[in-house]
Order: sequence, then C-alpha cells, then structure tokens
Amino acid sequence: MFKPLDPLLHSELRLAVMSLLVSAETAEFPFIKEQTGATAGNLSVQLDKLATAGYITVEKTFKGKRPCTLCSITPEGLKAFETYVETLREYLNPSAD
Amino acid sequence: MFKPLDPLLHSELRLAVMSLLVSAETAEFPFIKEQTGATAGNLSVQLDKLATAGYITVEKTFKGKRPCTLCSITPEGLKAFETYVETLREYLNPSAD
DNA sequence: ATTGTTTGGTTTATAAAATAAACTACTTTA
DNA sequence: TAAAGTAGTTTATTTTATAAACCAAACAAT
Repeated sequence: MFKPLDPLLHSELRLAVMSLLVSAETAEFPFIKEQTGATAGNLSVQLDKLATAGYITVEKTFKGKRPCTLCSITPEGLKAFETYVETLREYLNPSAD
Repeated sequence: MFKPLDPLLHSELRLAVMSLLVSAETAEFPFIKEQTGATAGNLSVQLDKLATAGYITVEKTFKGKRPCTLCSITPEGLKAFETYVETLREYLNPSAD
C-alpha cells in the first residue's frame, strides 16, 4: 500500500537542498548553507551523498582568488525529486488513495 | 526559509501509521502491520514513540481470549500531522513559496 | 496431556544516518 | 605579520531506524 520513500531524499536537509536546486539552476555552497540554516560540515556531507547518487553535480571553481563550490541538479535528480513528491503525496493525503 | 520538520513525523513508518490513523478512527496492530509492511518489532517501537509524544493512544484490550492492541490518533496527533503536511509542502513545491 | 505452531506482540542488539566538533587551507584586514 | 574571516573537509559522536531474538498465551495435532 505505501510505496517506499527514496531514503536519500527523505532527509530534511537533503530535501531542502534539492528543493532549492529545483528552482535555482545553480547555487553556491554559502548560499545553500544560509538558506537551509545547516552547518558547513553537515552540508558538505549531505552534498556528497547527493552527488554520489548522481542527483546533483558539485563543481569546484574559483571566484577571483576564493574557492567557489557550485551545485546544480541533474536530470536524474529532478526525476528522483518528482518521484519522491508523488510517492509522498499518498502519505500526506490519506483520503485520496 | 525552510521551517523545521517535526522529526517524529518525518519517518517513513511513523508517517504511514499516522496516515492510516487519520482516516481510520481506530486500527488494530496486525492491520497496521499488514498495511505498512513493517515488522512487528519495528512497529511496536514506532507506536511507542507516537504514543509517548501523545500523537496516538494505544489501548490494550481483548478480542475474545486473544490480546488486541487498538490504536487511534489524538487531536494533538491530528494537528501535528496537519502542521507537518503544511510545512512539507514548502519543500515539495519550490515554485510556490 | 504434552508437543508443536500460530498469533500478538516486546525487548534488545546492530546498522545506518544525522549532526556537530575539530581541523585545514587560503585570504583579507589591521 | 599576526589576527580574523571565508570556504569548506574530515572525523567523531549522538540519534534513529531496523531487525533479530525473545516471551507468553492460545490453538491444533498426536
């Protein structure tokens, strides 16, 4: 009855990251950190997991002399996000099943 | 920007349980077990957590000679569920914020 | 009547995940 | 050049989820 929820997306911080990236094209590490309220360490770990899964790409560039980490969602990531949302709706909307 | 998600509800199994109870008045342990596909041990633990939080009541009765564990959602549980759903929508629907 | 099997769970142990604390490296400012 | 800020990573700790092992009563068969 209840389809399993993608465990990679069923995490507050990773879901927030994906949510940002869905509507942002690309986003810098500090921006994501600020928007989500996450600590740098936690964010670093969770971005790694999303990148390892192929849901996002993490590109290390420079902005002048300073390092700049750019994140963006991949097509697979977008698909996974949409699937997750669809699956979750069955949990959230118990009347309509 | 992202409001925190109630950690008690942001769990696949506990959310499924709450989803069932929202539309069920009461439900027996074996029914919940079957509907969610959970193991008895896991379900027992998660029901305890929901009960300790006051989100559900767990009543131990008998059905003839056999024990029968009845669960139902409390008003606070229903409110928490609704709040969770509202909060989550902001993560799921990035365009409309 | 005692032996095995099913039902209905709980308790405990293990695996996985989230999170924070500590650390690295480089840059800018005083 | 010393201190402080930026941009992160690595590692350690805590929490959580999950499964495995267990318990007790009831029923079923021998």
